[in-house]
Amino acid sequence: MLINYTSPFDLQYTLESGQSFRWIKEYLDDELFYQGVIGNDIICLSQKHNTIKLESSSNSESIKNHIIDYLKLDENLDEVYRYISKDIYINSAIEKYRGMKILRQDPWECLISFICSSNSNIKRISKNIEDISIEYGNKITFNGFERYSFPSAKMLSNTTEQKLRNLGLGFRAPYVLEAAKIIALEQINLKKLRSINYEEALDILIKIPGVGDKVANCVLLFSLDQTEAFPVDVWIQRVLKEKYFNIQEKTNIIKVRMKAQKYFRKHAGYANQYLFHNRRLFKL
DNA sequence: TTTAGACCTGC
DNA sequence: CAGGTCTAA
Repeated sequence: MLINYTSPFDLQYTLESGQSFRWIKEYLDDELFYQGVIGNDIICLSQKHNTIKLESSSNSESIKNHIIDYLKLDENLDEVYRYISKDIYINSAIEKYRGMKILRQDPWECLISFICSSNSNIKRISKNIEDISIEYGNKITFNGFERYSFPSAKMLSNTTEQKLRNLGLGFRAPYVLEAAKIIALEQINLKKLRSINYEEALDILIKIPGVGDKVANCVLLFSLDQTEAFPVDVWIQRVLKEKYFNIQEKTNIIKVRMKAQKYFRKHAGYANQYLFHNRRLFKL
């Protein structure tokens, strides 16, 4: 199945920008594609000549719409670029990584992923999420690939801290379990956070154990349509300190975040993603 | 209100 | 040390 788009889009930059953790890079006859799990389906994506090729375990029109939604192909990225093009540094990052998008992920999976991200690294986070899926999700097979769906909150809430520790989650295990219980009991409805304002949504998320300002902003940005969300991690702090603001060593990250949000405003999240990516790859 | 330290695990 | 959070002081 093919999907066309008009707004700038780069599959590789998007799927390798550290916002999602279940895509596996594959090659077939020297051609690059990505294999991942969305909902209960294995999805294979590749990009060529302004077209995205989609293959999946259940080949329906609804999967196509799901992918269009996930990749936000209807979003006008050029408009976002115009909005955040405020200085040469961000402009250079935009030029380099043109087409890198912010995804619209499932908020529940996104929440657990970023709870797992604290004091960790992409490789390990990916392993944690995959292991959780293998242990508690459903098996899916497609074209010789074998993957597992990400379990529901209800499913995950029935496990124990010890079992999660055995999976290698470390000190994040109790956070994941508590978060699962909160979501399973519907004490928080994550998708509802899409329709309320940013500060309100942030206040709600931050109450979940293991979720601080950084993790909450990641979930808001990568799954809850909160375009002004601005996750402040070590890399972003470095960029902002080097190129933007006079930040002291121990400036509260909430103050740092608010400075950046005041500067980039409505699409601060996109600015964050480009600055982060640029600075992180520069280090490698 | 602000600030060190601890916290699992693996490269 | 690694894309933080929690807790005690």
